[in-house]
Amino acid sequence: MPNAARRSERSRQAILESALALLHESGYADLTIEAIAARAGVGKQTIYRWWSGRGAVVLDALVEQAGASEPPPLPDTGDLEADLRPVIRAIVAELADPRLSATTRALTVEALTSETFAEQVRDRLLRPQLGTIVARLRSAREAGDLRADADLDQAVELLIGPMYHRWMLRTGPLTEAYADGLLDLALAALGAGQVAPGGGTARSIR
Amino acid sequence: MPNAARRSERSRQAILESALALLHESGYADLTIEAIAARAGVGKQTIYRWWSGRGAVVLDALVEQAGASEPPPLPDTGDLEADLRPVIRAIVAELADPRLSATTRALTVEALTSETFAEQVRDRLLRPQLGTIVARLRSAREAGDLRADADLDQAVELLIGPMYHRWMLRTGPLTEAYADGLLDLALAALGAGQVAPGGGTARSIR
DNA sequence: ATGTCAAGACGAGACGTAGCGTCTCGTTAT
DNA sequence: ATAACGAGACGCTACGTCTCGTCTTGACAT
Repeated sequence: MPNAARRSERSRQAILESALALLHESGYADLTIEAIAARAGVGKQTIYRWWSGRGAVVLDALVEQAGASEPPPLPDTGDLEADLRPVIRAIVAELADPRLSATTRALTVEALTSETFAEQVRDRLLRPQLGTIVARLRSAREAGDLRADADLDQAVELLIGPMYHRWMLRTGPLTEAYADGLLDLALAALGAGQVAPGGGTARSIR
Repeated sequence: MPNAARRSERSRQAILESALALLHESGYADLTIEAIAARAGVGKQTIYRWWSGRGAVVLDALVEQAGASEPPPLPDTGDLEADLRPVIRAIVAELADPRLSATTRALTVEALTSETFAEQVRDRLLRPQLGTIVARLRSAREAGDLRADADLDQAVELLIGPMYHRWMLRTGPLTEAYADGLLDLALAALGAGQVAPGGGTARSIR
């Protein structure tokens, strides 16, 4: 049980920076603890003392990077689809770029390997990142643009689940047009843009 | 380049069976080429001669297993949601069970690691398995239960993407209720959007 | 405030282990 | 005959633990 008060801040930062640099340069397969230690000018033990493995290092690095700049809330122009479109496009564009999505690839592999790691990714990275979308959806729901009983977490999942699936299994192109189409579909599911003449939303099929 | 005509069928089957058995017993992390070879009573070279790695072995094993019994087409009662519900429930149930989803976990990790492997999984396993759903959706589209311009591949992705995402990152429970709710949402997105004058069931989001 | 000092984190790297992928061996099957 | 086969040796890489001196830090004494 190491003493956190005596921890070397210099080493900590060097390790996190080296991990991200190596990940972008060589990919997750070549990201080893020994390579991180060598690049950071640090003993292996210093890494093992504070982290459980390479996945934990990468996660910490990304959390720190994200936490440095608090993400601004999405604009609320009253047009939900227009407000979300650039965000969805940006996520799709990031996934389409192998270099940019290297970190996501790494975290996903690790999440599939360890249950507790998946929970860490979810709580420390995914939830904060998607928080701005959830907030915008909430305001839309209050404005009556979404069904009153819409589950916001499930709504976000409906939006990003398909694109992650397409990214992982390469079931189709990750283009701007795809992003727009997916957003359109997801909002249709959530009852957005429905002008109900008589009162209730018109969304019944059978 | 080995001569496929002289290949040992006995060894081939022993390898595929051992791989699946070990995967279910110990998980993907402990699934090594050496363990497969030992269990199958086979030399390591016999595996490397015919497969590129453990991922390829698992994929072949699953393709063979799936190909043994051609999946029957889904029933077409005219009620799309009722016809799809048991399928979606079954997929969710499989993901909820760590033992049953061990193979999916393995394939996903491998797909994230290799582009060509992802394409193999998509073409040889995923597409055939989801084919029955696509067929049922096609018939629904022709019957006017779906938007005439609905993209069927994207429709399937909208259905299974969110549950894979939930499974990987543990963003929520994988229950029957979740399966039903997701199906409801996805069909709302794809629906013709017409008001059922008499007795259409209201779609709840959850 | 400033000096002293033990505790412990540090960089470096040796160590044993596991599994990789390649390479021989005889042996066996075609 | 020939080539795949079972078996396993081989060198390699990275793992995670450990043992060195060295350096830093916080606590205490002056």
